[in-house]
Amino acid sequence: MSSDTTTAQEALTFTDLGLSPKVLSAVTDAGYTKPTPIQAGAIPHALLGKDVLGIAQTGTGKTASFVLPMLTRLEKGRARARMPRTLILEPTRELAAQVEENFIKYGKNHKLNIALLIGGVSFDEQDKKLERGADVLIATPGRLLDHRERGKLLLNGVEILVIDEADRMLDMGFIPDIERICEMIPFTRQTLFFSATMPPEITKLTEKFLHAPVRVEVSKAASTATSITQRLVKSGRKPWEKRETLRNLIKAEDAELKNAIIFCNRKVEVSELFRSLLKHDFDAGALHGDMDQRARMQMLANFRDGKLRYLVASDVAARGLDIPDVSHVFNYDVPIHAEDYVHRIGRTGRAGRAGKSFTITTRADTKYVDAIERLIGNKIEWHDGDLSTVTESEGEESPRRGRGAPRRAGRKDEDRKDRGERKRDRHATRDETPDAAPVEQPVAEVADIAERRARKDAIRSENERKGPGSRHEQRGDARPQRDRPGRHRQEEDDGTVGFGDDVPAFMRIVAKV
DNA sequence: AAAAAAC
Repeated sequence: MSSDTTTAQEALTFTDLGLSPKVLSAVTDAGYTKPTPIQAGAIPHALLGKDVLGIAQTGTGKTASFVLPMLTRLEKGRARARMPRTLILEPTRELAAQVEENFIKYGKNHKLNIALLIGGVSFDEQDKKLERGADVLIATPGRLLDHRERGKLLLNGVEILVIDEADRMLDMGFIPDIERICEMIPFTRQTLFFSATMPPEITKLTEKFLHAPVRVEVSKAASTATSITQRLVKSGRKPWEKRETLRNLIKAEDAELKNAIIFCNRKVEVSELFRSLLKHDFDAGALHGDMDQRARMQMLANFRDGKLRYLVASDVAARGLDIPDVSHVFNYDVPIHAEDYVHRIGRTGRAGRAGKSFTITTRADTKYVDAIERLIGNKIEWHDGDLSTVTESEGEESPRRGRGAPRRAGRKDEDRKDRGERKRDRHATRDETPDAAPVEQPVAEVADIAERRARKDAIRSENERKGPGSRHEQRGDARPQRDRPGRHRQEEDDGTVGFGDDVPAFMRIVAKV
């Protein structure tokens, strides 16, 4: 009986949804014939001008579920100067850029003006596009409001408003901005609203800003795609030990490893690990929010194009980014919030492909690992090979310590748990680390110039922030305290979390009831 | 113990 729905959905093709011929032809050219559940559920309503509340994780085909009907509806009418016809809000710059790419791909038969309003780049070009009249405006909230305050932007011509990744916006403290923006747009508009989870703050927002929305919900499963092999890897807790563990792990996986994202919890760690990997001749790039925007884009593009094999990243890359075919995810740090784990490893094992994830774990991480296992409802197996002891027992790459020379040389392994270890941790400053490479460090052989430049950019932009009074410190304290109630509540929620960007196999079978 | 976003 429930299989009715399944077969009905699976039989559905894009031609059944009411999209225009121009859009359909672009979809066909892109190689798609069958809509995903969220697309099948949302597109017909969106085409009728109804408000849609889409509850769907990244990776369910969500973006196309608003891009395609919007393109169809935009075929009538024209944009006027400084008065965009549609507006899409995204939480991060990369996601905004990704949505723009979707509009370009599916809008190739349309002559639409698309403007991307994100921070970190100059206003000039954005201003020009607004002046020319934008059919589609894709923005992060901060830069959008900035443009508006400068009087370059009128929002009262917006016919369709899309709010994407609403729960993440909540998490990032964007909700007040979102409310302000919603209030600037005429209530006659159509609103398409997407969120992976529905915490109370988000429900309140939808009650306030949506009119009789059609609710389309894709899946409630709080699980990780089964095509991902997950392993925990023991490591010493000192940075140089973790780096060594990671290198050994990468080498051990070499045969199967096509490319990998390596997640760190903090931006400084991203920088350090990135430089360390370059020093060890790994073909690596870096991505985090304090890098300048050009370097961010370039790194991502190079990784996507296969010019970089490794991407060291903060959680800016954990959700939503569409990087097809990542074979490995390494968690250099165990994520502090369990749901981030699911997002991170969801970068691999997509579209039914096999993927592997390894999480480097130290003694201090146990409770976070426990929380992750509770969330995914599974124990994660330990990796077979014992990579963690190599360094400690052989001591070959241990840092030279100034005083107290080779404290542990000749000592028995059983000593490992003694107090000396803890004390040593505190002394392990960055200077001691053997491979925190200086910035001028010659870069490993690089295939092409673009890549070389991206790396330089990244190093430079990292470097600009180095030294005393670095931006990390300044920002941390200077920023106004933002309440983010979403975080705490979400943990004890139903635990609904996201997957990769392609639809995992088990989600193609429509979630019902 | 973090990260993300406007200048």
